[in-house]
This record gives sequence, C-alpha cells and structure tokens, in this order.
Amino acid sequence: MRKKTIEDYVELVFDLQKNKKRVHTNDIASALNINPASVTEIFQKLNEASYVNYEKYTGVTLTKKGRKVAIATKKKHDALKEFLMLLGCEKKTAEVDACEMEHILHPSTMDIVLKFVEVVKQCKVTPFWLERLKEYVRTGELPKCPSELAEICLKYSKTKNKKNIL
Amino acid sequence: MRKKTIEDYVELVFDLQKNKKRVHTNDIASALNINPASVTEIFQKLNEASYVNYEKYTGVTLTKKGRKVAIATKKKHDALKEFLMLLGCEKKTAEVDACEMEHILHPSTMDIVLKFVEVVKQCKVTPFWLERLKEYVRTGELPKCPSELAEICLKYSKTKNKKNIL
DNA sequence: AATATAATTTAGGTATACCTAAAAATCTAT
DNA sequence: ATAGATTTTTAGGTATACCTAAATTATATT
Repeated sequence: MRKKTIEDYVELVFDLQKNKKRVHTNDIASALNINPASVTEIFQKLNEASYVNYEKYTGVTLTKKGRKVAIATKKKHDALKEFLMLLGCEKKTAEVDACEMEHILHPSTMDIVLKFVEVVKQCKVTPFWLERLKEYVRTGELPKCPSELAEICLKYSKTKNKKNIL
Repeated sequence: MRKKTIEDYVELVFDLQKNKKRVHTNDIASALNINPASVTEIFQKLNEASYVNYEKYTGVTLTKKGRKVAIATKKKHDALKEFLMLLGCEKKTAEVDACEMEHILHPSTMDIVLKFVEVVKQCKVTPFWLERLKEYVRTGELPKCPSELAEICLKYSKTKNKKNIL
C-alpha cells in the first residue's frame, strides 16, 4: 500500500478523537494494523510538526493546526466519494479510491470535483446524461439520446457545430 | 513525491524505446532526475520480474509482459487525462493528476472513466451540462439552466421527482 | 496500597529507494 | 588500434517506515 501521509494520520486521529478525549497509540495501531511502537514514532513526528499535542504514555490530542488539516482532508474525501458515486461507483470502491485521491489531486482539480458535486446535487432529479452514463456502465449498452433533447442541448450550446449531444 | 511504481518505470521505458532500440540507464536517470546508479538497480529489479530484458552495460528492452503493462498503463493515463480535461482541468494539471491516478484507481472506477470519456466524445458538440460546469469553474457563477431544457430532461429522467435539472 | 495486567516506549533491526565515489566497461576520434 | 571521454556498475552510505523484544509506565483488582 501507498505510504501514509501526515494527512492520513491526522484525519484518523480526528475520527478517533470523537469517542474519547485522547487518542492512544493502540487506537491508531489497531486501526492501521501496525505495531504500537511504530505509532509512538508517528506521534513524535506529528508532535514535532505541531499537528498534535503529545504527552508520553497518555496519547495525543489534535492541535488547532491538526484539526484544520483534518477537516480540510475530510472535506476533500467526502466530495471525492460523492463525485465517484455520482458517476456510478459503488460505495465501497468510492470510499477506497477517494482515500487515495484526496492526497494527490491538484487543488484546481479538487475545486472542479467540488463544483461538479455541487452542481449535480442542486439538481433534484438525476440528470439525464448521468443516468445514461450509469446505464452504460451497468449494462454495457449506451442508451440513445432522444432527438428532441439533443436538439435543445444543441440550441443552448455555445460552441455550435451541430452533431449528436447528451 | 510518491514512490515510483513498476508501472511508472515500464511506461517510461516504453516511451523512450520509441526513439531508440535499447533504453539505457542514463535515459531513465535524466528523465526522472535520479542517479544512473539507481537506475541500474531498477533495471535489475525489472529484469528479475521479467518486465525487461537487461544486459549489463547495454540497457534494456521491454519484454512482452512489460509491453503489455506499459500499453495498459498508457491507456489508463490517456483516458484519465482526457477525463480531467473534459471536466475543465488545464492540460498540464490533467497530465500530472492522471499520472498519479492511473496507479491507484480501482478497475471498476477506471471503467467508468473510460466510458465517461467515450460517451462525451461521441457527442460532437460539448454537452450543455459540461459547458455549464466549466463556466462555473471558470467564473464562479453557475449559469441558469434554461427551463425548456430542464423540462425535457425531467421528461426523460427515469427517477421522476420534478425539480431543476441540468 | 500492592501487585498483576495492560499499554507504551526504547533500543536495535530489516527492507527499500535513493545517494556518492570509484572502478570497470564501452564508445569515439584519430 | 588505442587513448581519452563517456557511460555503467559496484560498493558502501543515508533516510525512513516499518518491525520485535525488552524495559518502563499506567491501570485495574483485590
């Protein structure tokens, strides 16, 4: 698996901190299936960089900086997951892929994803083109685009060069 | 930067092999800004795993297996790049992000991306909803959806629950 | 409060992906 | 064909993200 980033750890601390005040090495160790001794090292590093307040033998809490990073990362994660699910990904796959993508995408790409989700979600009915894509993914057969829909789309398109359209 | 995968190396060998029969340590080293000595190690590893035929001092060529992986990776890369550009990413950003995504996405997600590109590309005019998204990304203002378009979309939507629509 | 149990840290180890410097092989120009 | 320049490899080093085993500290039971 990919090397874990600071964001990964901070986000995990954030999640675990909801149930208990302080997050202990064991919490992280069992969540990530690594040795508690390794988590001690991670805590020391996160502490160095001021993402957590670390006190020997008593675990960590997030600092303001850490919380900020965690929330930002979660936001990205949720948007990406929703984005993938809108496109037809299964929930589980979307979860996993979002977790990878949240660390690598350029901010401007992330912005597009956010806006994509926003725009599609403010449509209270699944847009036709999305249904069409999903059906294609599901069945392997791309449904025809009704000609009256195509014509209207063409009419409102700015880059006019009449052909078929979603 | 992310740890380079076997796919990264194999793809690069594939690209470099177009101009010259054999790919040498120096070719990879200067492409990736790493030391030629490191490339020797990489060549040995790729050779072990049968992605390349490696002969000391004379560089490598791809094996059948290596070529297969390279082509599959390139296909993913190109589809992802196009996908991102269709959504409004700049070419350079799309290139970089595609390069990261190609290694991490679940095959089923990759399939959706491929189909997305295919569906949008067979529209010979940019679909209205995509133009709308792009304008939103560019300007921060989401254009209104013309009511006659919304109505038609609603008519053809399968999950009926009338509201505004792309 | 003392002690047994559990959690945490320390110390030292492994694997890997890079590095540098020097040795070895290959290429080039005469 | 060979000397000099270039490329490649080898040998040994660094950094890091993990590990195990043993030592230390905290917690829980009586």
